[in-house]
Amino acid sequence: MDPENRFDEMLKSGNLKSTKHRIAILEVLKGNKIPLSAEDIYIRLKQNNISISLSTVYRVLETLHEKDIVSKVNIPDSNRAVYELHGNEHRHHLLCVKCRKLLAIDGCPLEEYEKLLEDRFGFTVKGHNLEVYGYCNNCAGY
Amino acid sequence: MDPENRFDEMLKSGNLKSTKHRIAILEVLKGNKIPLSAEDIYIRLKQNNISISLSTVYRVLETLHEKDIVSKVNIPDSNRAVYELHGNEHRHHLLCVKCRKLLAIDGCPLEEYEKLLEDRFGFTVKGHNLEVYGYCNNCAGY
DNA sequence: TGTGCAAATGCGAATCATTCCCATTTGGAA
DNA sequence: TTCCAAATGGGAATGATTCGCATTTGCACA
Ligand SMILES: [Zn+2]
Ligand SMILES: [Zn+2]
Ligand SMILES: [Zn+2]
Ligand SMILES: [Zn+2]
Repeated sequence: MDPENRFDEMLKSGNLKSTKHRIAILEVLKGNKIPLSAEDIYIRLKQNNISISLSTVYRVLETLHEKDIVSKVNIPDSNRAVYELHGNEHRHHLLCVKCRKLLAIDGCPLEEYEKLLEDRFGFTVKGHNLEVYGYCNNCAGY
Repeated sequence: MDPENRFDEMLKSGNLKSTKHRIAILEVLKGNKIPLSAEDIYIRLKQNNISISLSTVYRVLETLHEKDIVSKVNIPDSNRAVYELHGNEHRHHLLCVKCRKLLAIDGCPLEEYEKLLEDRFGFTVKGHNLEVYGYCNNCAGY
């Protein structure tokens, strides 16, 4: 199946209309290993001669995030969010506070912990945000 | 030792001048189990007839955070931060997405995990942000 | 294959937490 | 007490994100 059909299906499964903008945004995300900000995506689309409004980029990302098609990553000590297409894989990132590079970590260390919290606090856990920061191996010596 | 002297020491240990605003902010934080936003603190100070500028509240909180005297908690799906006096204790919180209540969790599940990341990625971990969200026991049935 | 309407989009204005600027005040070392 | 770097006040600026509303478009159904 070609990518566009896969995107159509993803959208349909979320009761979302399949529009060229949504497809285009999904394509940009698919072409990047690194999570992108709304503005990053906006710029890339412009470079591909796709006319779109920045508001629409935000709206689409928000919608896709709600439908759990795209994940939203909050960057520590910043008020920016970045987004990535998750292949059903919940994951986290390492942020280098010096060069600001993001490194994806596969897997999640918190599954057991969430169960523990539910038992201990009678809390129904829906999810969590986790970002780890420090120095990458290039920046380790400061 | 009375609280004010303790605060003086905390500030001195961070090479910070001991000012009435800093002390007042530390006192507000000390009087609250729940983390407070800059504006929360600002309002409480006003109620206590303490004249202060909101900018100063932000600056003081930022400074105390840098010196590791106060911890900064990012609220999921919001661009607000809240702050708390940590008694040397690194901790996390459960956020109820319905009533927006925050519940403190003692301890941290990530110590081992950070070591693992250092080994696996050659990354020097400095810290992490973790917030867990879901429904508290009052809101569990939606 | 055309119609209708809810959903999606464009675009500029608005929001809102936070930061910045710069003139004034203040803590505390000497 | 003097003096200066550090801290503060207050208002403007910032910057990411959201909102309002007019216009367009996908797509279910006839
Ligand atoms: Zn780096
Ligand atoms: Zn996780
Ligand atoms: Zn609740
Ligand atoms: Zn922790």
